[in-house]
Parts: sequence; C-alpha cells; structure tokens
Amino acid sequence: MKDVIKNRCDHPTADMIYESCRLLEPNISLGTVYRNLKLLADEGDIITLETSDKKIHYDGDISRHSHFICEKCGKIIDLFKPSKLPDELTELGLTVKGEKCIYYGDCTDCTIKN
Amino acid sequence: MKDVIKNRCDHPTADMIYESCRLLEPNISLGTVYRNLKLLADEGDIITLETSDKKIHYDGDISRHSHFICEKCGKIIDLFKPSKLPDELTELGLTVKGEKCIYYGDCTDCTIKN
DNA sequence: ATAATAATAGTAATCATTACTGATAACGAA
DNA sequence: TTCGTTATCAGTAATGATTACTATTATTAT
Repeated sequence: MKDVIKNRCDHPTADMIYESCRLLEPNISLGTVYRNLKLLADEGDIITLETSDKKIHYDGDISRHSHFICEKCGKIIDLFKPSKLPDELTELGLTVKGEKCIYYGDCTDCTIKN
Repeated sequence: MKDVIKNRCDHPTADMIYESCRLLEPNISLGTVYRNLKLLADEGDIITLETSDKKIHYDGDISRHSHFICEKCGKIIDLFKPSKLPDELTELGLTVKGEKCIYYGDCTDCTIKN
C-alpha cells in the first residue's frame, strides 16, 4: 500500500489508490485502503492534501514542497522550491511542524488554450 | 449574510454562520446559508479554507494572508505578512490567481501548556 | 393588478469517509 | 499440536457535511 503511493508521482484520491491496489490485490476492500491511508498519514509517511474538490488527495512525497492546482483542468503540479516560512510565525511564537501551501490559477496548457 | 461574515474576525464553518444568521433572522434555513456562501465564494467576496477537519471554513477577509492552525487546539491564526510567491511559479509559466497557505503546529498557548 | 422571475424554507438525496462486525490469519505459550 | 490472544481484513452499515430539489413566498416589471 505504501509502495503503491510512493511509486506514483501524482496525487491520488483514496478511490484512485483503491483501484491501483486492486490490480495487485484484487480482494482488498475500500475500508482497508482508508484505514491504511489513515495509519500512513498519522505516522507521517504520506501527506494529505485537502483541496476544494472535497476529496482528500494523498502524496507519497513528504519532502518539503508546495502545490499548484489549475482551476481549469484540476491538474496538480509540484513546486519543489517553496518560499521560506513567513517571519511572522516565529514572531508570534508559533511552532511550525508542517505546511500546506496551495496556489491556484491557470496552468500553462490552459493558459495557451484560452 | 455577507455582513455577518465580514464582521467577525474568526473563520467560521457553515454551521457557525447559520447560528449567527439565526440571531438576526430566526427563520433562515441552512440551505440558504450554504447557497449564499457558495455565491459569495464564487464572486470572490469571501474565501474558503479547506482544513483537515472536513468542514469548510469561511473567511470574510479577502486580503492576501495566510493561516496557522494549531494541531492541538484547532485555533486558526491569521498571518498578515505572508512570504512572497515562489519564483518557481513564474518559471513554470503558471498564472497564480489565489493562494491558500496553511501552516500547522503548536500555538503559543499550547506550547506553554506542555 | 397580473404575470414573470428570483429567493427561500424545509427536506430529501448525495457521497466521501468512518465505524462496525464477523471471519480469518498470525503468533506465542503450555 | 492445541488453546488463547491479538491483529488484520472484507464487507457493509452508519455518519455527516454539503448539495439538490420542491413547493411556497417575495420582488420586480409590464
């Protein structure tokens, strides 16, 4: 299950992961997928992305990076050079353990098309 | 409805907004609240925050700012000095229209308590 | 005033996610 | 091996935030 997520470079939903797992293990149940995803997320082995499509997207890449989501086609693009943390965080005495930065707009393909 | 959200400085859920509205307009229905929230969000009058608590939080402040969410107490803190956009966005030819940066960790109160 | 249109209350439906249940596997001790 | 304990899972039911629908009421224009 962990490998299934780690080996893909997209940001699949539970449903998509379920489909992938069924190729290897045809009898796996959706409940098991959800349970294992929760375990993996709790242990910090994977990351969850709460987007505006009301489905949780999972990311096997736990290195510090951000995301861009195209509002037209829904594509999710990784940004591996995120900006540094706002100074305000330390100024306010906040201990940061994680960040989820999502930028919204039009991807290159959709910009060209319109 | 718009005023109800604009006049509060927290990040209420639809349910909380429903409660607030009922003080002014006791017969308003939850469906109306959801519909109007959707309209306001579509027009860019308010912002939605998809957090890990599976409820949408609404923000009447549409100025550019980020958020910090305490993983212990769930408090949402505004960050009004967000860092600048990653250079990578323009390098990749992406047109940014919005951003939702959420930082997770322990707030000052919760850090002191533990 | 009347017809056309928009907004709303109230409720039913949706659907991603979670919880539950009964069965099966794994493992260790006697 | 046999019994007891524990963990895992498939399958399904329940949950709950959100959305869709419908009948009714307000609003506006003619």
